[in-house]
Order: sequence, then C-alpha cells, then structure tokens
Amino acid sequence: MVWKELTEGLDAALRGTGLHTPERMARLELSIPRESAHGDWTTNLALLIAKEVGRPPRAVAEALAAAFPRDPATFASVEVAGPGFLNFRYSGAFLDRLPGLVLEAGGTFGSSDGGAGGRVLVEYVSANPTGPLNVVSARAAAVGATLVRLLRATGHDAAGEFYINDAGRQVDLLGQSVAARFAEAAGLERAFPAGGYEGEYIREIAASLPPGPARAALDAPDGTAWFRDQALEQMVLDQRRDLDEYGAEFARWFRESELHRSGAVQETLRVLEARGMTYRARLPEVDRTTDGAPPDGPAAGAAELEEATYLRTGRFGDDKDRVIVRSDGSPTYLLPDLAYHRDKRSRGYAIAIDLWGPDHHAYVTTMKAALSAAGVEDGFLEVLIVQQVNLWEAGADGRREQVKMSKRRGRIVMLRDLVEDIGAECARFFFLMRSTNAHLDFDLDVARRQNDENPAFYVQYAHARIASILRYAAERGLRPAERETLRLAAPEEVALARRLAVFPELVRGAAAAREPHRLPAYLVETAAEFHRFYHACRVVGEDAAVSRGRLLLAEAARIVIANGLALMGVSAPERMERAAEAPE
RNA sequence: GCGCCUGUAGCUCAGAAGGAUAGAGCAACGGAUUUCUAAUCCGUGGGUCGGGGGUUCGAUUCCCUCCAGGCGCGCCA
Repeated sequence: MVWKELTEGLDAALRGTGLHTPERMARLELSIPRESAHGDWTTNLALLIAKEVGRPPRAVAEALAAAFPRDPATFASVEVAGPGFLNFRYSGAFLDRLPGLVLEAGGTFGSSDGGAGGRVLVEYVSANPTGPLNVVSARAAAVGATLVRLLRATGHDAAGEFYINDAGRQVDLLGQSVAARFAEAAGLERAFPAGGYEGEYIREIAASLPPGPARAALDAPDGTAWFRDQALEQMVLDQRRDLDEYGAEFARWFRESELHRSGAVQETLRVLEARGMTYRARLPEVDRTTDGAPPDGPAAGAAELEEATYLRTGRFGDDKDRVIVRSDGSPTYLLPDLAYHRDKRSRGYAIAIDLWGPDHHAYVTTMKAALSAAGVEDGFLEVLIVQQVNLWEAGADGRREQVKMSKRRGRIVMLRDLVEDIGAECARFFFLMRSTNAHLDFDLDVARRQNDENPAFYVQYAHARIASILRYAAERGLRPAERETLRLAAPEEVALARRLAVFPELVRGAAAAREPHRLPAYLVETAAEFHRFYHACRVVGEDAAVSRGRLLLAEAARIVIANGLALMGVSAPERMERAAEAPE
C-alpha cells in the first residue's frame, strides 16, 4: 500500500545525497520488521551501500533519512537505528485512515498489480489415473489452488492445470489389472499382471463394466486396450469428482495422449535432433553417477542393451544423459513431458510452476536440463516439491501414533476419506499451514476437534465474532461507514490497524516466494490481534463516535480475515454455533 | 556410493530471500466473564537454533564438513 511511496522516496533520497545508481535501487530491500519497536517498514539500504560509498553505515543512513521526502500523512518518522537501519513509522493519520481504505477496497483489499498480467500456469496434483487420490495429492491440491489465487491477487494471469498421464505403461497395466479382475469374477483363467494394481477399486471398476462388451474384449487380440480406456475414464472421472468436492479448480485437464496424437512428441524429438542434442548409443556418453550404481539397480552391461536415443542433459547440469527413445522405439516419460512443457510455453505462459510429489525431486534437475536442451529459457520452469504427509492419531492406548498407510486395514489414506473425516475446509487449512517442501505431520485428532486447539476454527471464530458484533450494532442502527472519522487511541486499536496494514505486502510476498503457508500464519496472528482488541475495547458502547470508529476497525479486520481465508479456499462464517462438548 | 529434503522450547512448527533482544500454537501451571460469541483473553516457566569450521558490519538464514532422520537414484512415471 505504501510500497510505491517508499521506493520512490528512497530513490529521491539517493538522488538527493548523490548516491543514486540504478544498480543500488535494484538491490533495495524493504521489509516489515518483526519487532514493532523497529517501526512499520525497514530497509538495510545504508548498510548495503556503506562500504562502496566509503562512509560509515550510520552516516549514510542519517543522510538518507534527512533526504527522504516524508509525507506526514503517511509517515510520522524516519529513524536511523542499530548499525544503520532506516525505520519508517506510520503516522496516526495514516492508521486512522486505514480501516476506511480497507472498507473501500472490500474484497480487493490485499490485491496488487505487481504481476503486470504475466501469464503463469500452475500444474498441480497430476496424479496418475491409476488409483484414487491420496493425501499427498490432497496437500498438493490445497497448495496449488491457493497459489493460483495468490498469483491472481498479485496481478498475474494465472491458471491451474492437471496433466493426465494417460499414455504410458502404467495405464496399460491398469487395463490389464482390470481385465484380470473381470476374468476372475467371471470364473475364467487369466494371469494377474506382474506389478499390477491390487486395490479393491480395481475389482469395483471390473464389476461396473458392461458384461457383454467386456467379455468380447477379453477374447479380442487387442482387448486390454478396451479395458484400459474404460478404466481410465472411470479413474479420471473419479479424480475429478474428488477434486471438485475438495474445491480444487483446474482450467484445463490436459491429456498426455493429445501430445502423441497431435505429433507434438515427434516434433519435440525433431527439434532436439536439429539442435544436435541427441545421439544413439548403448550407454550414456556423460555419466557422473559412476561411483555407485543404485543398490538395486539393473546392473546391465552395455552388451545386453540395444542402442537407444539419448538426450544430452548432462551438458546442462544433469548427472548424466537420459534416454528419451528406448531401443524398441517408444519414448520414455521424459520426451512427452518435454513436449508438454514446450506446449505450455507455446501457449504463451511466461512461467510454469509445477507441483511434484516427493518421489520426483530427483527429476527436477533432469527436466530443467531437458528444457535447456530444447532451447527453453532458464527460469521458465519452477518446481515445488510437495513433501510427504504423515498422519497421526491416538492409538488404542491413547498415545499418538502414525497412521499406517495400509489399505488393508481400512485406515485413511485417500483424499476422499480425509474430507469425509475432517471436512474439506479444515483439511485445506491444515495442509496450508506448513511450508510446501517440508514434511507435514498431520494430527487428525486435532483436526477433528472443533475447539480452540484447532487453528482453522480459531480464525473462523474471529470472523464469526466480528459478524456477530456487526449484527448487534446494526440492531442499534450502527453500521460501519467508510468515511467515518476514526481516532485510534488504545494500544490494541493501533496494534490491530498496524497488522491489517501488513496484509497487501503479506499477499505479495507469499505469491512471490510461492509460499502459501504465510497466509494461515498471518491469519492466526491477525485473529489473535482482533481478540485482544475485543477484550480491551468495547465496540458498541456509550460514546457513539467511539462506537462508530471501533465498528469501522472491526469491519476492516473482518474484511482482511475474509479475504485471507478466501485465498485459502476456506469460508468465513457469519455464525459459528458452539458444538456440544463431545464425549470422549 | 551419489543426490534432494529435514534437524529451532516437552510436542507440532513459524522465523517474511543475511538484520536488531529467536517467536506462535499445543501441553503444564496461575488468573480474568453481571458487558457486543469464553470456540476468547492475560500471566508464569521452558532454547548451546543438531555439532564444528568459514564468509561479513551482522548468520537460525549463505558456504564447507561431520552427525541424525526421511525420500530418491531404471530403456518405470
């Protein structure tokens, strides 16, 4: 909100002191200090440039502070502190004005336009269509959908996309598994494929197939293709329904098979060949992984292998060159993946953000190297690894224990079970609380509890409480008005207003760093700040002017909490009934 | 063997792209309600930021190294 004022002011201060260079402006960092004693904004600019300027940091800071064109309507002071920080403090006039500005902006408060309409594609979940979505997918769905909203709120043209791997061997295996189960149910002999999918859902799919055509397909020479297509469509529908109920939106469901059909895969291969990035060989020319084959690797020597087509990813930072076309002429996963990302680029996206599961982290370097080999600029692809989720709950003896991901025991592993258990909103909130690339310990007992131990309820309760105050006030003819003259006086009022002022910068930072977890952290703090204000300051009271002012502040807090929750895909309830104490 | 992630209070985690005196929630203990929702608030105790070295005005943050846990390392995806 004051970002522009600060950057322009510091630019002017640098010019005024004869210290201005474009390069120094580029290094400018503005941040919101942790300690409120250090003001509302701070910069280490003087510390950064002191050495090259040849003056003590504090002297540089003093000069900049003096040259800063301070507008008293916004800043009460610009101080030099510590080794040479410049600390800016909001004026009372600015904080008095803030709640009105929040009201005016309404649902757009927190949004900014720094993204300048840049097109960003966020690909997330993209689970193989060979089984129901698990909890890691649930986490990825929460993070991806929130990332899209964060990017939009910061002026990007962002969209979500799901990539369906419907063309590889995995889906063939799915078809064979279903065919085998169908045959089994019909009392026929048919070997279950090695490494096939054993879940109960395979039997369910088999049982749902039309018996006539299924029987015919069983006997047909290319019959598994029929089973594959049937099973695939069911799985895709199943996943779409789960994600829909969970609240994850995708602008497009992109099928890998489209890339094969359209010739994009072959076209990508031609481009790589034309760029001299491929060669035929039995073993990679570049291989820096030689000192250790993986413990269980296929210790196949060159003699046993036919020639395959390699991509020179080793030139671009990968450990070794990778096979893109097998000796039997079929592409490995890398080639269509590359074709897919070239397709994203050709659709006009400037940045592709991919959310991958923890088992794919080693593939990041390979994929980026492959993109470089294809001539796609560095920085196009950003990969966020969504780390694994460990579920915990009280065991038989009452102690916390990790939920074993065992389907046989019928315990929670699937997204849909999780939603059924704790609700989609609570699940999303919990998944967004931790940084994406850190392992997440998810305590189901806490999530199930509808009380103060549950941060999702804590934030929602703050919103409901404000809504309740607004209703109470409305019954007495009081409504928050934008143009209200507000004079913040109590420390709790000032503290709340200062926290609300942070929100736009918080959103900007969370989007820029691709760190949605900053949202729930901020909201919990903001809710706490509101509760403190509530206890210290009677909103609807004797003094009409004070009441109107505090009502305006409360409404501003409500808007910030509602906007923050909306970014997370969590509702902001007008009412929350207190649940009866559940007997344990 | 190699690579990636993680290591911060009893537990779960923040720490805002290197900043100032390391924070929150839960758990423990002690308080607050004739008042707009007590699903709330206030207070107390609790730390060698895994160990060691380095970079610099300054390191929980960056680099090296060691230790511990997790994940991965295929002509699977």
